[in-house]
Amino acid sequence: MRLTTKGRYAVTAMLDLAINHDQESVTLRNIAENQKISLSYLEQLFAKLRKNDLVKGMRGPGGGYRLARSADEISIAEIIIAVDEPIEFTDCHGLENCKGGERCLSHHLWVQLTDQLEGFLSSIYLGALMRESEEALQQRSTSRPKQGRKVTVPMH
Amino acid sequence: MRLTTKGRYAVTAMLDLAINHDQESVTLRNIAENQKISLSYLEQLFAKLRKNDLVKGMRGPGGGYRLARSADEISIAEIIIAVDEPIEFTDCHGLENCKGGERCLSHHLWVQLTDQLEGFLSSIYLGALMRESEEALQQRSTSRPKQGRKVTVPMH
DNA sequence: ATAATACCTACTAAAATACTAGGTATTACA
DNA sequence: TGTAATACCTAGTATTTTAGTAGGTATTAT
Repeated sequence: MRLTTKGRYAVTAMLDLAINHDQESVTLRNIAENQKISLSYLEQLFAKLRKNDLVKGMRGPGGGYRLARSADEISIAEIIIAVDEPIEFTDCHGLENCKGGERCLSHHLWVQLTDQLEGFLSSIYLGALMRESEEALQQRSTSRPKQGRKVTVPMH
Repeated sequence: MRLTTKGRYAVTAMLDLAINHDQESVTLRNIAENQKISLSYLEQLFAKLRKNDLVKGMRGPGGGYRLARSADEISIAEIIIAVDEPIEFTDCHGLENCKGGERCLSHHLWVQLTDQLEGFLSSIYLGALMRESEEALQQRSTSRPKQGRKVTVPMH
């Protein structure tokens, strides 16, 4: 059982946008360099984030991406679901038709597990994660001068 | 994000063993038929369960498998870890060397998530699952006569 | 006009998962 | 003592998913 890099990439990229929300916008090229992943792959992830109304893209020079909403209104679950498809541990998707119309026995376990996981991820918002990150940076160098786009978000 | 069938198969098969613990042993052929998966694939899963001391195999006619311990001493986490490899959402496995020795920022989130998930799965024991299943069966036909190996565990 | 960006589509590579095939080893029992 | 039923083992193949590449078009600030 594991989370794919897709989910990690997406959360980290969103965190990057959140941290740099003072910028007009952040280019994918920037994020791609920070995270050391291919621009094209990032674009594909952002296509999904865009379709799910999590980010807004602006074309042309000076363009880039911004969060579509406040970081405090975007949960981690939303991000992961957007790029990684539903958080689910069952196959019958609540239909309970696992075996010839009958509802299967261990079914309940997987439903519970799904709820647990989704509950956790839904309870954490990008804003909280952002502040946590900023605090961590503060602690490393307390009096770092604020200067343009300098904060980078390391990989995963 | 999803759990592979491997984990589901394994838990369901173990549940089958638990429910039929009054039998001397249960053959993989039986389980394979109940769950409609290939015998050979099941054997591979059971090789892992055996190596992790979760089941005990007995060869020869009348042979089969039994739980290696009481169902109340086997957690779901153990089963899933045995067949499905570690429950983990990070790549650096706690080493915190994600980026050139530095510990990455969203790292903490994935660690938390892993803990959450593992905590949940570790808190549920096969015994509880078994009793839950038996109650469900009771409710469907209260006075079903006890007769040899009849209880089947439907797929996932 | 040009260059920087988003945005789009199709393809390929690599890895993991699910499954198949074809054995050998052990043991109850006729 | 032979046979059949079982576990146990190993090496594959097929399928699916993930990750990444390539090569475009559309839009817009300057």
